[in-house]
Amino acid sequence: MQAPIHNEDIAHIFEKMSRVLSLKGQNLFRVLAYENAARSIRELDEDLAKVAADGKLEEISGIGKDLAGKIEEALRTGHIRECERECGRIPDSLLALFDVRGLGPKTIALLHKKFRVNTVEDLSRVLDSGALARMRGFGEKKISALRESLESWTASQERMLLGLVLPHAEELMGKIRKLRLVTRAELAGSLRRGRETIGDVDLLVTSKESPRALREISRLPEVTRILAVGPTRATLMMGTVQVDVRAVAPESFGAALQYFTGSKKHNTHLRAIARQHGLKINEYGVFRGIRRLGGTEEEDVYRLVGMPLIPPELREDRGEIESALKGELPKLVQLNEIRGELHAHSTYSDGHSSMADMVARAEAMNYEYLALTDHSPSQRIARGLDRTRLHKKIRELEKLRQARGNSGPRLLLGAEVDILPDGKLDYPDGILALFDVVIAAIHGNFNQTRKEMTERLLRAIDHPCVNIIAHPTARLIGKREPIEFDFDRVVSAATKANVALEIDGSPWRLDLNDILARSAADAGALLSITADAHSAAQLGYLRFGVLQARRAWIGAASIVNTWSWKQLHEWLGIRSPRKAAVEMKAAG
DNA sequence: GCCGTTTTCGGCCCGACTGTTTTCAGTCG
Repeated sequence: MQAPIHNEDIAHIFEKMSRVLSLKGQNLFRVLAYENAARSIRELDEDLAKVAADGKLEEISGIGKDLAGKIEEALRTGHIRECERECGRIPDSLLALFDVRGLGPKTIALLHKKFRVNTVEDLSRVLDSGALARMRGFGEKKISALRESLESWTASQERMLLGLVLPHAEELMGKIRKLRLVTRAELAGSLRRGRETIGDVDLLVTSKESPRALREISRLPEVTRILAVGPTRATLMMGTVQVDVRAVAPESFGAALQYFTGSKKHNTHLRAIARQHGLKINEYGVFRGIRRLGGTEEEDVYRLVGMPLIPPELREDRGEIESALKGELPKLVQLNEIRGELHAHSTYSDGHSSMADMVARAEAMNYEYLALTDHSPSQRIARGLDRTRLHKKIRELEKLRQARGNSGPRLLLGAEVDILPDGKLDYPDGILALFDVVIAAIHGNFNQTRKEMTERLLRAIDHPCVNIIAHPTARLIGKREPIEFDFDRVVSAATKANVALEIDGSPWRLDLNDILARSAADAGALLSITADAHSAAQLGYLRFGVLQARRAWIGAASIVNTWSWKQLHEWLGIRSPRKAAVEMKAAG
């Protein structure tokens, strides 16, 4: 039996096909058609197998009769004969060269033909040999540029994490806004939409003297390398991050911001709506015929097609345009609605800041409450707390409480307790009942079966002391795949048990992700947005969780740490009958 | 190869930028 073929497999074949055709110098539009199809498939929410079964392949944009046939062939046989014939023995490692900046089809074809370059290593060898310098069209600059992009290709093989790039991008923005020549500046692109990973930083500015402004921007100390600077555009490097700066006319700023914020799918859909109204939207403005109707502000673009401004986090064409047209956009949670942190570590386990420092920062953030949730004993690597050290922590927390009196955030004794492979918790009930907040989490035995994993989570949710399931899928972006379990069952059990699911704001986790968080919230689940902070500074990670929640269409009501202390206290069931029963039983 | 209130042919992703060029080729977004 042939292994099941998934959307990504087919997208990969089409992408490969597009690159091979371009290497062979084929018609650009045919090349583009394959590239488009690959992107469309990657953005698809449904399984191609299901779409095909429903006979709706050709409804996917960019898929026509021919490609629909090829998809069906792939689903049936696991292969696409024509693509395999066309791609022949061209290795994937050669096609990977397309991702090196400065290399396109012509150069790659030439390198392959003249120097037998098949891999990145081959390219490096040819660059070092000096043989390229003798080729027509290859000067000194081009060769050293290639060498540099080969370096940064290696460095930035992975997309970069939002949480690691956003602060730097904002700092750069701050500097740009202070330049006298610059009148307006905004972040655009996937960074503005709050996507969990980003490919590059898009930045938009206006200035009376754009060419000069762009030159000044490229001389800022944050800029580590200049790739290109022209009168309307600059391509810069900030460390390993590429920054694209575009200067636009003031009257086009809103339209350009809308255009460059994307997503592509959202914009395509929006433009289709505009066409129905006899309007045309592009990056310069909104037009009826040649008459310009607006575009100075982003609101103009949306208003002219009959809808309110759609928050950037929603712009993924996941129903936001329909909602906006009906005037039913959700009211999204905002950072300033967060009243406290429920997942933070101290030096008692694997945190880098003392409890006192954590509290001080939480106070500076105006939090009403802070839970210090160090690890349980089986997390040896994270110095999980055994009974003795736990009691020491409890005594210190009590001292902190007394020293602070009523000032600053309320301090909650918490624990991030391991969910053991069989679903039991990593502390006995007698200890669990001591905590104000228990967050339960999976930290190991990731490759259990889907059934085992589901049971494991259900059993943890069933425990009367558990308040929150931390980072439910346990994924690490780009490093570890999410664990597999019956999500709907777990959500429904958590909802019934009044247990919240976490949106962990740590840049490496962002777990639940936007899609799962939305589906959980739709099912009525409670959520908790946390920083999973391992230092005082990391309490700031919470904002990335908020971005993720906004991408999940979630408002403050279902997020427990937007609640007042009174409401939260009630929910936590501190000294509740349920918990008292556990205490009594444990006492014997 | 896709697409169509411009519908079965003939458009479509073209303008900006760099580098190596004597007037343009290749890449990028």
